[in-house]
Amino acid sequence: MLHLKKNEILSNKSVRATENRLSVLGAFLHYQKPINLKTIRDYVEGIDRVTLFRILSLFESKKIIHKIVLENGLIYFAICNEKCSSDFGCTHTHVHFLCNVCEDVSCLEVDAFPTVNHPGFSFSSLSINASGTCVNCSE
Amino acid sequence: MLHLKKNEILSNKSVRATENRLSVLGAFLHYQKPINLKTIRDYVEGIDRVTLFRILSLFESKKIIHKIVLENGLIYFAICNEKCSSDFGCTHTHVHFLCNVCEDVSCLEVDAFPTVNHPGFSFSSLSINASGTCVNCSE
DNA sequence: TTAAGTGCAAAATCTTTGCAAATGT
DNA sequence: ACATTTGCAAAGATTTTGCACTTAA
Repeated sequence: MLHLKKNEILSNKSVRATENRLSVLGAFLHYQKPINLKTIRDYVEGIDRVTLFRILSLFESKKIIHKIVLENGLIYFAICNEKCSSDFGCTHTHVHFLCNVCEDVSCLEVDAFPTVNHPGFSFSSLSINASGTCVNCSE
Repeated sequence: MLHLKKNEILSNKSVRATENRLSVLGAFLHYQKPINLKTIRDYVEGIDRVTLFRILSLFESKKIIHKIVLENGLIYFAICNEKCSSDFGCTHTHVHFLCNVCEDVSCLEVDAFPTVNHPGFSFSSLSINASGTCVNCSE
């Protein structure tokens, strides 16, 4: 049951389950892809701006969700999976892709995540953003 | 002579040379690396906020500079080089790197720029941001 | 001269802070 | 009961818009 699942997600991260938090979490479970603030607000409808900011920032700090900054500066949020706790953070294993046609954002899992080396530099995070045409819009 | 060079850069892009524009361009030539709005404002000193926004947005549209959005959402600007006009835009051939120690941002040219493929998706831009410790701060 | 560029004032956004009232455990 | 969470008001910060004045070609 979905309601139970949401409660579990929160309690696993020691976050108290309130109506608002369950509702915000619901947006992520519903869309199953990165969503922006507007999408969340439209989905939850009725939650105060400030409260929403606070919930998102809490979720982020608890690693329930992670923030995605696209090439163009737009901000999206996505729910974390098991891999998000790895050394390189939530961007370690997937590419964030913005479709220029339908404007959907998706996480592409890639088999061989590219590595970059540069003499003298040590990397602690690496994130790859791309844009183009997604599978639904290319014909 | 530097002043001549600046004028050339603008005229090559059909941008009228004004004192303000030359001054903003001067910031980029002076630093020779990605800089943020504050750095530019401190360098030019005295230019109206709004005018600066307009100049940056003009430079961007004329491909004199390009905007860099870091993983954390902070925005930097860098002067374009010849490669910036390639198909994949200004991010095609280098990685934007933020040093967590000195907070400098640099463009790393990498021999083999990673490629990413995903069935059904076609890529028109790809940008890679990284952070860690730069060559000056690693001992 | 006259089209483009600039500065100022003010609007529009977006995000944060403080605090009293409401809610979850 | 009591700490936590929430909503409201308002402060801050950032970016954009409109318009009259100034400047470059």
